Amino acid sequence: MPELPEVETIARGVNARVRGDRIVDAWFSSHREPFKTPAPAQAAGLEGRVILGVHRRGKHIVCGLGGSGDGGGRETSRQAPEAQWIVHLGMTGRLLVTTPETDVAPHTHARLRLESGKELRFVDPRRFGRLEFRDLEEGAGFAAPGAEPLKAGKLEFAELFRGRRTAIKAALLNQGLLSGVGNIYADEALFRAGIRPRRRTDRLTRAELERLRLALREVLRHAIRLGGSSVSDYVDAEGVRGFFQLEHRVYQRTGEPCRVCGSAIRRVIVAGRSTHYCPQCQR
DNA sequence: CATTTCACCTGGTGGC
DNA sequence: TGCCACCAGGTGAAAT
Repeated sequence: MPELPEVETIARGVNARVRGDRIVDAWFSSHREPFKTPAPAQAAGLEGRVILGVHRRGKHIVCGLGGSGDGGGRETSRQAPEAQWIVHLGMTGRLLVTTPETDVAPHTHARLRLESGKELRFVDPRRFGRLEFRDLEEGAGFAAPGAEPLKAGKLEFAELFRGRRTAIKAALLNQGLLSGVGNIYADEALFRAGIRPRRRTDRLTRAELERLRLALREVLRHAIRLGGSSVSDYVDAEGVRGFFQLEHRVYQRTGEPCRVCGSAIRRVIVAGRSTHYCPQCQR
């Protein structure tokens, strides 16, 4: 489900609800797939720790954790984390803050019981998501491989894409260049920049690249303001849907009229993914 | 190294 | 109602 705006929305919501809370018990399903760190090691690492804060890096949710001895309260967010719990939602992952009485959804893979009585749950039907525990006393903290799309300036952005021979859409989806852009926002940004998804990256002009950077920034910011896109079943930490799907210009609008020129939106496959564009507005 | 393809999963939808 | 093909917000391993 989740690209940068959805992950940002979830991270903010989870942060507001669990910051300062302590993990008293961690339960994991018996499926092996979602666990980058083996489930027993995750449980042992998490139990007793205080959640200092939750934030987004690329498409990852990073929970900063204090030592078992730390107290809760408002000072926690300023302490340096001693460990991290890293959540990647894959295609269908959800991170929900619930009460213990809330029905446990099918495909629930993790339940963290918190001192306040709340529960932090990870639900993921397709199991493409990943959960990882990092002890910062033993290793490095999480670092996204690519640049933040909302922070990259003109020169950095141009440098990232220089000399690439792939389709620009494939480059946008490459998390090693930019982290956080996925299928929806790649298509939407390319439409707003007037660039066809199959254009070779190294043949874009500087002006086109700068239009793309600004379009991407604008569409991501707008989507964050609207709580992300709920294409089928995406919900935030409270189970609330986003509204950016109402603003989509091309994504999943195959055959429908372009909102700018009226041409039928086309669907093609680029980089192995469904790709939507307007043949008139995008060159 | 850069680039492309495909496997990994479950569930929903639409055609017959 | 059933069966089947196809599609879905992502990524990393394998092949080219």
